[in-house]
Amino acid sequence: MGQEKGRGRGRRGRAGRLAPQVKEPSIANSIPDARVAHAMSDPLTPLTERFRAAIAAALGPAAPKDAPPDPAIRRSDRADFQANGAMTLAKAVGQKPRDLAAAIVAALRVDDLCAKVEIAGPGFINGWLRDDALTRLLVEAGEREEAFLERAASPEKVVIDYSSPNVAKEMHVGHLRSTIIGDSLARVLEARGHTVVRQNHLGDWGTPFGMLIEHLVDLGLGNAELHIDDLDAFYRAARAKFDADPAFADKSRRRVVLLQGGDADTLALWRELVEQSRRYFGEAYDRLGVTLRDSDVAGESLYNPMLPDVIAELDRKGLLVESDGALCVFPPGFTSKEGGPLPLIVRKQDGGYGYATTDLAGIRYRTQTLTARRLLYVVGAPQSQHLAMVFATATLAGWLAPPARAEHVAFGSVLGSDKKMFKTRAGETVKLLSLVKEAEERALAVVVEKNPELDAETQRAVAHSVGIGAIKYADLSSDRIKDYVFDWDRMLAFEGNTAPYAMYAHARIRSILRKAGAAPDVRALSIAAPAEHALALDLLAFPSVVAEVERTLEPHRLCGYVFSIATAFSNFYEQCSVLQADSAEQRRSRLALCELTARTLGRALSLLGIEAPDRM
RNA sequence: GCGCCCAUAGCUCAGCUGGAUAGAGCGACGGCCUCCGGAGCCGUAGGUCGCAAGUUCGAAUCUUGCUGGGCGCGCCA
Repeated sequence: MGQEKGRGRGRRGRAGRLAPQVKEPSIANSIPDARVAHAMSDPLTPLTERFRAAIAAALGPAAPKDAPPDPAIRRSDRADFQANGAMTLAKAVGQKPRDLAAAIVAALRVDDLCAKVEIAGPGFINGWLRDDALTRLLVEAGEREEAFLERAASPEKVVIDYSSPNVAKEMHVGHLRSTIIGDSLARVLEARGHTVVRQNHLGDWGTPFGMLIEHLVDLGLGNAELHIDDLDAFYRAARAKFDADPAFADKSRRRVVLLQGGDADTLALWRELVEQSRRYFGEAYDRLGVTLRDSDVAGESLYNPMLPDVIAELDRKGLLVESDGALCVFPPGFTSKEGGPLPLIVRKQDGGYGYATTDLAGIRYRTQTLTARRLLYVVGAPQSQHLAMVFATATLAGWLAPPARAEHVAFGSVLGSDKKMFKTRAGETVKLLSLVKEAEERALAVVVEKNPELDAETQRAVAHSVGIGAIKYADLSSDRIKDYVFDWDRMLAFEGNTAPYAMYAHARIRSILRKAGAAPDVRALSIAAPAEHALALDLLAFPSVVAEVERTLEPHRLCGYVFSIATAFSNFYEQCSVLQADSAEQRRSRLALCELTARTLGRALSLLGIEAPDRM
C-alpha cells in the first residue's frame, strides 16, 4: 500500500496541490517551429513585409544576407503600431538610428494601409492605419466562414494529457486546473487546425486498488446496486480500515496480487469501481462544459500490459542499470542529494512498476501508436523534474525524437485567501461539485437581482453559464505557472477582467442586434470614429493572439485579449450610438461592427471553454 | 547540500520574448442615468518593478550574486 507520505494523493492528483517547480524541462522540450505568427487579417502581418522591403531598399548592399532583418513591429499606446527595428539595425550596420529610420520611411510603400508614418525619439517609427484599410481587412475576415480564425501553416497531431483524476477519489481544485487549462488548449489547438487527441490519464491502477476492492467487498459484494455517491468518503473509509485493521490490510495486499494476476472476480470488482468513477467524472465534465468524453480515457491500466516490453526495450538499448535491486535509468543531467546520478526507477525491488514506467509507456504509445508530434502534459509544476527525467529517458530510448517533442504545461497551486493550499474550513480538500454548485448559486443570486424579468428557467441557465465561466476564467486569466488564489468574491465580482464582464459585453451587443431587427451585413462596415478605429484594431488581432496561445500554451493571453475587446466595445458603446446613428449608412456600419465584435468575443470565450449567452 | 519556480500599487493580477511616461480590476475619493442593458463609463490618489552589480543607445524583461517565500531530489502517484 505504501505510506503515500501521509496524503494518499494520486499521481496526477498530487499535481495541483503543491507549488510551482519548473517552467521548462531540459530535454526534448524545445519548440522548433517559427516564432512569428502569420495572421492574414492582422494588419501587422503585411506591414512587417512592407517594412522588410523598405529596410532592404534603405540598406542596399549593406543589408545582411542570411537573416532578413526584423522590423520589430508592435502595437503601441502612442500610435497604432510602432517599428523599433531601425535602432538595433542601425547599430549593426553602423548608421545613425534616426538617419536609418528616415531612409526606411522614405523607401516605405504603405499608402494603402497607413494614414501617417513618422519618426519619433531615438529612431522609433510610429504608424497609424487608414480607416478604409481597417474596414477592408475586417470585411474580408468577416466574410470568411470562421471569422478571424486562421489555421496553422502545418497542422500536426497533438496529444494533450489533462485532467487525470483518480478512481474512487473526488476531483479537487488541482485536477480542476489541469482540466480547465487542458481543455482550453485543446480547443485552441483544434481551432488552429491541429488534430487533437485528448488523453485522460485516469488513475485506475496500482496498489490502492487492493484496499478499495476489499472495501467494496465489505460494503456489499454481490449487491447489484453499488453506489459510490461520495467518492472521498469511500476512499477515506477504505484508507482508515487499512490503517487500523491489520487483517484488512493483509487482505488488501493479497487483493493487489489477485488484481495483477488477472483474477476474474477481482477484475470484475475493479471494473465496477472504475465504471462508477468514470460515470461520475463524465457527469462532472458535462456540467463543467469540458470536452473530455469517456472515449478519451486512457488510464494507467491501458499501459499495464506494455510495461514488461518497455523494460525489455530499455534493456536492449543498454539503458538499464541495477541499483539496490531496482532497475533504473540514469539520464544525464540530474543529480541526487548526494551529488551522484539520479535514477529513474523503472522496476522496483519487488518487481512492480511505478508511474515512471507507465509514463514511458505512455510516450511510446503516443508517438508510435497514436503517431503524435507534439505531446502536452498539463500537470502541476511540482512534477517537472519527474517529467523532465521521463522525457530524457524516452529520448535516450528513441521514443521521443524530432519532429516529435514533449512539453510540460506546468501550473501552480490553487491557494486560499490565506495563501495556503486551498481547503475548506474543516481543512478538507474542496470537492469539485460543491465548488460548481456554489458558483451557480452565487451567480443565480446576482442574476435574480439584476434581471428579475427573465423567467426562472433562463435565470438558471444563465447562472450556470456565469458560474462555470467565472470559475474557468479566474483560473485561466493569470499566468498558469504562478500559484493562483481562489477567491469567490473577486471571481464573481463581475467587474474588471472577469468572465461575467466579458459575457455582459457580449449580451449587450446581442441586445442591440435584436432590437435592430434586420440581420447585420458585414459589408456595410465603414470604420470612421476613433472608438470604431480602436475596436477594429483589436478585432483584427484575434488570429495573432490565438497563434500566440498555440505557441506559448498560455491561455491567459486569450483572457487579456477578451478583456481588451470588451473594454474597447464599452468605449465604442459610450461614444457611438448604434440604433440612433446619424444616418442609415452609419447605423448599418455600426451594426456590422457590433456583429463582428459579438462573434469575435463569443469565439474567443468559446476557446476558453466559456459560454456567451445572448442575454443574461 | 544540489536543483527548479515565484517576487510589479494597500489587495488580486497584466506587461505581447530589450523600447519611449510600468498598466488593469478591487478597495479609497470625485463625477456620468431626457439616450441602444449602470453587471456600464470618465476622472483623482496610489510604484526605489525584492536588493546589488553587469550587458547597451535603452532593462520590470537578459546575465551574475544575494534576500525572502514555495516546491523537488531512489523504490507513493
